[in-house]
Amino acid sequence: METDKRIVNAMAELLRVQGYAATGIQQLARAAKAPTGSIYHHFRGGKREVAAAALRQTGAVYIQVLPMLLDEHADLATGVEAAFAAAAEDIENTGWANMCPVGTVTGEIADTEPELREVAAEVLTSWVEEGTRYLAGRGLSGTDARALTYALISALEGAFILARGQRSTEPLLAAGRAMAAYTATLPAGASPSSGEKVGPSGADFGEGVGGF
Amino acid sequence: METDKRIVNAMAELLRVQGYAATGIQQLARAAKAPTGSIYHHFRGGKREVAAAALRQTGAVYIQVLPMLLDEHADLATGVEAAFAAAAEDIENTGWANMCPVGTVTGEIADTEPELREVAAEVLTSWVEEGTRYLAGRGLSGTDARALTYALISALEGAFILARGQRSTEPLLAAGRAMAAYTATLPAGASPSSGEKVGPSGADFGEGVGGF
DNA sequence: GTCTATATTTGGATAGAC
DNA sequence: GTCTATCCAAATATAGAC
Repeated sequence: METDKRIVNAMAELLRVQGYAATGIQQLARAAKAPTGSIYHHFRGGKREVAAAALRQTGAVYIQVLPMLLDEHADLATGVEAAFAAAAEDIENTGWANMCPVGTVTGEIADTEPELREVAAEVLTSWVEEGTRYLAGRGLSGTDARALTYALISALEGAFILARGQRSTEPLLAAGRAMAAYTATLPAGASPSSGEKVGPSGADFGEGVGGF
Repeated sequence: METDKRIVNAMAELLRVQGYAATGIQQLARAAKAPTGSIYHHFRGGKREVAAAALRQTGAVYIQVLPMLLDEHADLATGVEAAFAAAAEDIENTGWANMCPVGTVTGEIADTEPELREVAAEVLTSWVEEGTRYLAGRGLSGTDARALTYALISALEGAFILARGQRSTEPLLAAGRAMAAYTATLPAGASPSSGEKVGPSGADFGEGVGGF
């Protein structure tokens, strides 16, 4: 693989495990099997620019996860609960490792790294837009689709933190039940097979991406 | 104030703003107006031990917030939505500053600092127990009370992250609506004035505690 | 107990040979 | 473009005067 790709992938992995501040350039160089000088050759902006690239890449990968999981169930509320249950199983099976760096890094740098915060905001916005589009395709109104998307991402990110902290699937399962109950109260949750598929198909998670 | 209290308060504030890894001992000493030597005199375990003390202190303070907010409304679902709306207003008014360090720090250190992770887990568990006790007092069954508590904390922590990242109250409002709808589906949500009050009264947030 | 000074290591970043 | 060597500032932690 090209050096710059290796650097970005290694950064994404380190961000996932230990966050931004705790990740050093030398550690990154070791993980990417590249000398420190190469990092600054490919990323003039140093650590910050590498982290930004890693966040964008991860965001583009994970944007496909939720639609893919929900597509498997005809009933939307059932799909929501199943998606949280799948996340719970995954996080337990990987030894309570973090699933995705975006939430962790956002919380860490939102008040101290304006440029990275903007990148994180872009990624989150892309998730919301994609989720809203998908849920509208499943029959929800535009406002309901957007509100549900925000609630789903919030509950998922928060439950991930509790689950990792407590080493328990209970937060994810409880959040899933809650979001499923909320989904069931929304009008017109249609089957995914009414008309054509709306979610992106053939999700390809690449090579260096851990989790899920 | 005594030196050790100043150190813990300063650490709590720094954790809230920039997390654990980004917080240095010298920065902490400056913020606490104490020389670095004093920190190691009072906390043999160094940075880690100070952070543990700060997490425990913050946890004890925030355990009173949710019951206090929910007590203001006779209808539980209404109270839930109002609590999220209040959080949204607070975070916007404070310039999107972090409200509470526990979630942020937990995400940051869950895979790398076992001792701090255990402290965070204890704090989260105490929140869950207190929330469950309160909601059971409002008429929910034990299992429903516990599941709702987990879902509420998860949604709140996750929505905080999205709100800070996007500088928007929308995630908190959407999460609040979702959790209110879920709450309304649970049987027997009683009024807080049926019988005596169950929440801790006279919440005192101390002096050096930001947010809320 | 408080505080100064410092030991030691590691941080991000750069210059320049190849 | 790759990689080595290194600069300088900052990190955690300690020793010891007061």
